[in-house]
Amino acid sequence: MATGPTILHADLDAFYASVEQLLDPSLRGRAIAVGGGVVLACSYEAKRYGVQSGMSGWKARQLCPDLTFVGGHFRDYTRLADEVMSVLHDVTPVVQRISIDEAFLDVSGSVHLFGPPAVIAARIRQRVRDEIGLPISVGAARTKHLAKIASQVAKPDGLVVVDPATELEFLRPLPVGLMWGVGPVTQRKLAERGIHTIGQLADAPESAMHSMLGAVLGSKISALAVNDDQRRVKPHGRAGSVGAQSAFGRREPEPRFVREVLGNLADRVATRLRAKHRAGRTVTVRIRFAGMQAITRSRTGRHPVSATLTLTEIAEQLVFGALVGRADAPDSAQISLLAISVSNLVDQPALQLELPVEPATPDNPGSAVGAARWAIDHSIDAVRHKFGRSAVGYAAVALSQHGSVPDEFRELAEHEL
DNA sequence: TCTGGGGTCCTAGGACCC
DNA sequence: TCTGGGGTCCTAGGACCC
Repeated sequence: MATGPTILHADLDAFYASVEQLLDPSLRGRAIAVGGGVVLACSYEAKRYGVQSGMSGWKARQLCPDLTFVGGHFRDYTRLADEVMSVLHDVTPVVQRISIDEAFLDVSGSVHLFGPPAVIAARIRQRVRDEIGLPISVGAARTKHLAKIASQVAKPDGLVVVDPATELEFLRPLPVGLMWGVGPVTQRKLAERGIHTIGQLADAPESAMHSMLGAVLGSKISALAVNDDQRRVKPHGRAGSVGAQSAFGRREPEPRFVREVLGNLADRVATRLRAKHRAGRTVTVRIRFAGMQAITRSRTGRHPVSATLTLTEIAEQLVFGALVGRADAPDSAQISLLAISVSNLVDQPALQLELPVEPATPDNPGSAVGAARWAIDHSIDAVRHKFGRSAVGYAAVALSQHGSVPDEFRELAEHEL
């Protein structure tokens, strides 16, 4: 059965920066970056100088002396992105949002109403431009992977439709880095073998690629082939893990400081879990040292965790255990980041409290200690709901905000639980 | 005198079970 | 004296995405 390019990938251009330029006309046409210590996003005018998101502010200024840094209007990002998504939903209910500013659409059921995919895509772009004021690029193809590549090629502010008959011609000259899953490391390895384009990659002997890069790349190549799974647009998905991290420059890992940071992270993670009646059996911590090397330690318990104090305790045990284990390592004198993540998530209705009381263990919500903590946490959650996050909390947590990033920005990146 | 914060997925080895 | 094979879960590390 022949299928047309009915999968669309819609991707707002330089989203945060475009919003800033929309809100403040004096910024339009100028090289701007959102952020400070690190570039969270930048305008196309800044990209022309080589500025990229994730880059340190220091390096960005070196590349582009005229760069203007602006503080983010994070609430507006959420509001405007949601408005864009509602435009997409006007076209089809089959929308898979994959981040704040991009989504896949399956318009195969909409062509009889709105016309061919190219027309639908053009209409989306026009509406987002007229009604919201933002540039958006759209790619249309037979699969999600191809549609995403097409939208990247379309940027900025463009539309690219990949005709099923000319897919290979379209792909061959493109840089391998446009493929989903080919990042800087893989790109560098391929470049060492003289492979820069998708065509060159397709022509390379698979055995050589396999010995060099493992099986990963083979699956990425085959992902370009058309199959049903590549086409399926899944309207929604739940997150499989919840985490929080904090970078704080270089610090000695003094117990007092480490406890304070972990308490704060555990508070954020556990609060989000409880808000969605979720809990997780696996707790993972990550420690990054001054030299950027990082290690992880995890523990999977019998009972799902969502109590702030329990999560804090487990995280402390994992972190201090790892630090003791590396006390001799020359590179572990200073740490630069701590993270906590909870996975193996399960639903945890309040019903669970009514389980028979088992011997008291902190991580068991059916135990006396677990129930007490659950009750305290829910009291705190309720007070915060009414008076705000800073109204109440555990002592070590309420004190400090090490993160250089506002909570509003953190919330932007959170996935649906 | 730099390197944020939220996630996903994959691999490899070991423990353990049948 | 020899020691299969498959499956699942867990841990650690790493690449990648936005």
